[in-house]
Amino acid sequence: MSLLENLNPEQLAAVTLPRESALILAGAGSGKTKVLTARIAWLIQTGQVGPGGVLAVTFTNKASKEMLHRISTMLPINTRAMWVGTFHGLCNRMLRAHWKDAGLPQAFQILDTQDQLSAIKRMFKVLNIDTEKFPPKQLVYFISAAKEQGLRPKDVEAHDEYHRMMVRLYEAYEAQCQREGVVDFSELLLRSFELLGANAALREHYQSRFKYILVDEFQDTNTLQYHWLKRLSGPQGCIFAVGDDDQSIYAFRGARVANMAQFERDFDVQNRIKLEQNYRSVGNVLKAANHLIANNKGRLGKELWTEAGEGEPLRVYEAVSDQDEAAFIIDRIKKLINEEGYSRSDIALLYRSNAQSRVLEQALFNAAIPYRVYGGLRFFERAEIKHALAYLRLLDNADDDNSFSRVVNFPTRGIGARSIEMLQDLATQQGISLFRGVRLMEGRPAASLQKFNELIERMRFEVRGLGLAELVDKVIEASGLIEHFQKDREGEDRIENLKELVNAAASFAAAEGYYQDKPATETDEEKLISPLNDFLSHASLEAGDNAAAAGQDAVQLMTAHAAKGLEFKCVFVTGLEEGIFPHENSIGNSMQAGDGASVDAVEEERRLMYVAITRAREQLFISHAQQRMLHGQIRYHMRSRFLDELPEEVIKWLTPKRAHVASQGWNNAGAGDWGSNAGFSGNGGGYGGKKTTPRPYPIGTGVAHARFGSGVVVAYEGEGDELRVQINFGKQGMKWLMVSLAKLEKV
DNA sequence: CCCGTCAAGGTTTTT
DNA sequence: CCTTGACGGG
Repeated sequence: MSLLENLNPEQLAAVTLPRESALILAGAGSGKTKVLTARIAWLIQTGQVGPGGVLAVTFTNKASKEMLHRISTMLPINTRAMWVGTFHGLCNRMLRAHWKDAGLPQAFQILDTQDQLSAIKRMFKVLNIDTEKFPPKQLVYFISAAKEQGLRPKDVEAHDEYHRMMVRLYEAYEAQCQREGVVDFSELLLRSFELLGANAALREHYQSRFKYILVDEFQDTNTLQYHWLKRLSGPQGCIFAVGDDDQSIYAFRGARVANMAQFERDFDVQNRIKLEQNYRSVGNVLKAANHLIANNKGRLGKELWTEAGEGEPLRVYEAVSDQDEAAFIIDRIKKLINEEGYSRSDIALLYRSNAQSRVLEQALFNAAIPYRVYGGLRFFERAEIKHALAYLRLLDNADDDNSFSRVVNFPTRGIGARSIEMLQDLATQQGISLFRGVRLMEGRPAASLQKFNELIERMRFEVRGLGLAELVDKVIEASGLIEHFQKDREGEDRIENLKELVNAAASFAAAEGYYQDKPATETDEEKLISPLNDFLSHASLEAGDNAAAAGQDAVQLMTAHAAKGLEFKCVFVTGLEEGIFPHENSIGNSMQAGDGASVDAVEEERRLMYVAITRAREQLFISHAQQRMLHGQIRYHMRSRFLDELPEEVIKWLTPKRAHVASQGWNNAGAGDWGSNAGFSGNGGGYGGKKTTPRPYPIGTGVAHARFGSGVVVAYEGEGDELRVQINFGKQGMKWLMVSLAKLEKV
């Protein structure tokens, strides 16, 4: 059977498991997508289940598209009957099919994070909330956290005034969303979860329908997602969970690795299959990764191996500065391209946080090397696109006050804050939406508002019978957005993007009906509006590409987080410094996991480093800098503990490896090939020369402290007896010490 | 209503 | 350093 060819014994065992729940521990590069798709194809091909009996869930749209694509190359079936998608996409699909049972309007809209925040700001204005005392973002966080625990306002325990207030605001927010017919991301999940709980017939229908449920990146599931899976699969449920605890890097947003162990208990899992053979990286890369991750406690346990050769050793470079680090990278990139025949897109530069890309970009730009940065605004998040979508949403659901507020005076049509305030008061008092409120308005300001309403009504009329793309085009034109941006000197790109939105609508329509479970009883009116509604859901659930313009062959720049799931022949992991990677907020800190339990934050950083390392197929370069510009200040960092956790035998130091303290001043720092030509500027401050108290340890020097061990002097503040020194003690974190009290020794 | 200035603050991110 | 958000004048 061709399906099962090219599978190793463990992969084969996983793919052909009988109908029972199983946990597949799939290491980086071990062929996890292959196993997931082959399992689905095998189940269907052997007649154990029809396409309609399969549900597969992923975290990103990219992953689910990839899965669908691979399945369709393996099997000549209609993949549309399968439920393959993200948690949010599948919940949306379910809620669209059962909107009435879920207590939602048929044309409910989905709020993305931006929309949710503006909805809350709008609500705060109406309720006269002091945003100094209660920042809107904190409510967003509070609500998401509550929903992810499956808690409605009545279920949240509040023990102090602040939390009681948050609960009241959560309640008010829910009421507002319900009135406006909108749901936020977590609401999609919670609503779907509650629907399955409340409606036994529906629950049993889905439980018997989805004979096989498959979950990708199981280590990233949060509490609510786990319970949703449990409820959906039911007592006879069969869940095939694929994940890697060592690649769990999203605890900060609620992911709960402990779900893996809980899953084994709750589902009485008999089979834990480990996929440890790696098909991506050379031996030295895997040795480094294994050795590093072994420092974490409580792992499920796994060791990657390969049949490939050792490959090059990991090259490690200690830079004098961030500039120097960039210069080293540029030089190596040139070698890789010119002498070793790699193309630019084979090369990735990874860093811990986005701010680090600046120096690298500058250096690449100066060297005229094309590059592409991942991260930042995505297509459907752009302001002009959000505006256009707001008009479309108003056609679809006139009660969407968020959208109303966004475009009622954009482009400007003489509707000021005063008019909106009056309208808002009226609408609040009547308990109706802004759009409906306009009809009840009287007096002068009402005229321009009524004109706006008429515009929307006219659009709705003119758009009748049009295809989706024509509809979008028409609305953009009639909204006055194009005209508005034509007047704008920098509006050209925005007009381009609006045209692109029409294209997006066209290709969305071309991909044919998005949901196959639509009841076949649509009226003409519903038929008109339904593709639009589907498109709007799509726009909210899939924000689009977040990479800078896809030019030619380019070097890839991204955070270690963004690199998860990707692979490159040559990888540079940069900024391996205590305080950068691991990030300073993680050092000496534990963090809250999805269930409120405390987890070691440095361990998550270590897993992130593990992810970064395992992106490399052939060549891996690791670098750190003694000093770098951060928040407008030069900061001094010790070399990262993660560097010292890599096995000596796979490392080749390009600069002399130094004993414990990373920095001993820069006089001897540029000993390597690159130090001398580094674009290293400034002396790092501290020598201001005014009437300051003498500073016994120059910034950048190594010192030792009886309790904290060795560290690097970072900064000073105060004068005389009050003179304090800031020292980066690496694993002990950053400390401010009184020079007069702390017994420091130069190292 | 638009644009300027100033202060604040600054991990990681998908849906 | 550099971006984002909040105010006040033209």
